[in-house]
Amino acid sequence: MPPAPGRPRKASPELLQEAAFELFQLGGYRSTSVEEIAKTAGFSRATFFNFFASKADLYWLETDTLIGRLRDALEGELERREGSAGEGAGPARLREMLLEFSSTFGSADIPWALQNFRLLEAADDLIASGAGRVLELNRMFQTYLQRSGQQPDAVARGAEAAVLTALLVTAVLGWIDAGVGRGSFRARLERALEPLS
Amino acid sequence: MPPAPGRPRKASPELLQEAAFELFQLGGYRSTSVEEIAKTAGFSRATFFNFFASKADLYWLETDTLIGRLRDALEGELERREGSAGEGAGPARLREMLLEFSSTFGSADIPWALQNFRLLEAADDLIASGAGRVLELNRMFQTYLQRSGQQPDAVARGAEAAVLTALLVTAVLGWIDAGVGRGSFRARLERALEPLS
DNA sequence: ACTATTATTAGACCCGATCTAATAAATCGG
DNA sequence: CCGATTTATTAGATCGGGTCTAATAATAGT
Repeated sequence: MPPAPGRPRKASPELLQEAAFELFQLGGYRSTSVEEIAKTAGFSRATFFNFFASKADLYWLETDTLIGRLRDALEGELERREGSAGEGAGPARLREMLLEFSSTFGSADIPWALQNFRLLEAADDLIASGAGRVLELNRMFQTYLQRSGQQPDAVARGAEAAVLTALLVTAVLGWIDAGVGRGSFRARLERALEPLS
Repeated sequence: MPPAPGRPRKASPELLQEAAFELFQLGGYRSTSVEEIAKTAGFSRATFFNFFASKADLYWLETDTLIGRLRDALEGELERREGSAGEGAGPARLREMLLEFSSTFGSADIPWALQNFRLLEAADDLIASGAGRVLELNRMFQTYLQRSGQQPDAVARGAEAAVLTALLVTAVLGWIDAGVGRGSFRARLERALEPLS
């Protein structure tokens, strides 16, 4: 890659996040202003918004990449299935994929945001943005079920996706809450999904 | 009630809400400011915040009373049960109570907020506050299950509550989306809860 | 009339978010 | 080495939601 023209970047999401998490731990999410974060990282408020659309987006940075990985896995599966039509997809396969994905998720991979979720005051914009992520998961599942072709009933699809989302989210939060000594996340999720099979 | 001392009220939640919904329908939730709402109703911005803690709270006014009624029903049941110890409560009874409650809920009772939910731009604070309501439902169900004594396993309780919440919310939204010609809400909810029994 | 009480209000403040225009730091072509 | 171009950073204005304080208005009781 030839060197790009224009002024080179000095700021980065990582630098801003580092400063932010430090400040969050001291004073909490709410009382840490974007101004403070930017200044601590050595930049201006305006630069912050060049990297993040909102204060909450910074908070969810790692969580979003995790969600992105899951999305890729699901979409990859669907495309792979395009060739060999109509194999066993549908709800059962979706749950199976979630379990596979959960194997790659260990205690060391918990996003800071989720790790410290309960400690933070439930700020409005955090609830909003967190809810947005949950809805995104729900949409992903619904899309998968729809595109996978099985289950023509849209209502049943919606219910299936909603239940799966709810169980996944409570499993994640419960698992994190369990602290050290929690077993593998896969085991936890298996137990949570038990009643569905 | 003897007449209370002090300056009598002229403003009311209803007056403010009336003005607000009119403006929402014209320009949408986002681009209607609290200032506009208050002035249209004939009051000042400051008065608005004497009645509502946030712009979103006005939006959910009727929905909140609905949730309140459900809470009362659940708590009433628990207290009634105090006397005759250990009858059949638990998950099955909770689902039954939801169905009973749903019988009292007809097309005419849909809160404006829910009726127009899909039409409104998904404003951040609306998502946040909506999510807050969903979490409240979840908490209510969890509390009921806990206090009802059955099911000693906290994890299973959490899962049960989450699934119930998810199914209830998707049932409500789906039912509203179905438009005129949707059957009774009770029928819809029965169908949604079917897989659980 | 005076006091206590409550409702309404103006106005300041903070913060998140959006936008525009200015400036800084680099590459590239001469 | 110089200017044009490109991109990053920034200052600063503006808006709206939310909080707060202090002032004023309208009632009841004495």
